[in-house]
Amino acid sequence: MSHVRDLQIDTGCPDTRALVEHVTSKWGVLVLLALDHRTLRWSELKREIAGVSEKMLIQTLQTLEADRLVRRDALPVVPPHVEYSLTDDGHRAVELLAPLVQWAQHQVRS
Amino acid sequence: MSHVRDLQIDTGCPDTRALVEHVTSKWGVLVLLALDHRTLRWSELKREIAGVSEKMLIQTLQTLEADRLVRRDALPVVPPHVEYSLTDDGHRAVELLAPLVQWAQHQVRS
DNA sequence: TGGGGTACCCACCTCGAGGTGGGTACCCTG
DNA sequence: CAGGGTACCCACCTCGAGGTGGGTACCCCA
Repeated sequence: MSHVRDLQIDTGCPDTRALVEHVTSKWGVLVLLALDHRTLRWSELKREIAGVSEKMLIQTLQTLEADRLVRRDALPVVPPHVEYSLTDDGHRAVELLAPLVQWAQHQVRS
Repeated sequence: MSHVRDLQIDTGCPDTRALVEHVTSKWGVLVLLALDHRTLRWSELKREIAGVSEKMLIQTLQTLEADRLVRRDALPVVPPHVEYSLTDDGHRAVELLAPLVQWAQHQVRS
């Protein structure tokens, strides 16, 4: 029994909702898990995350960057070279997210 | 650094995705948090969770029941009296979900 | 007798998440 | 000099999540 209500959880707040949605979204989870492992370039992410469309990858990265969970480093060279990595907040998000995903994974297998 | 990849997390699995979506969905979170606190009747839930439509409340409860996170007890009386409560799996889900929501809440406030 | 409460079901509609396919500017390689 | 790689942007379209509003069968209370 966690009695979360006592901890003043209010998911009615739209901003909180949005952040939860970003990190638990289909591509958000995959991006966070991929980057938790190591820094990746855009094209590496695209290959790593099978099935993602370019639009959704960009969109996901942009929202996670706006949430300050993902860091974007664009090296001023040509051809373009852009590196994506997790911020400390991003790593923290994965720490909280991973147990939930693992639990869900275990649930469906039984 | 959690190195979740080493823990064989595969969010590509549609069933795992679905379960994660159910528990992190707008109304799913609110239902789980409300029921974590105590058993509630349908009409109590509707009042407790401000802004939820009847359709979404029913739909959310049905999917969470199918996921075996919520238990439905319909007393065979008239007028109908139906009680909803969390299963052990449901409480476990809240245990994992609550820290994520709390973290998100804290993030947006800073 | 009619108005309200209980716990739903069903048809319809909107609107935005997400996919598809094109274009861009620049470079290197064959 | 044509083709491929990099890291995107943009217009269009589909489809389903979620909302709205109706109906149901039964009861109690005024």
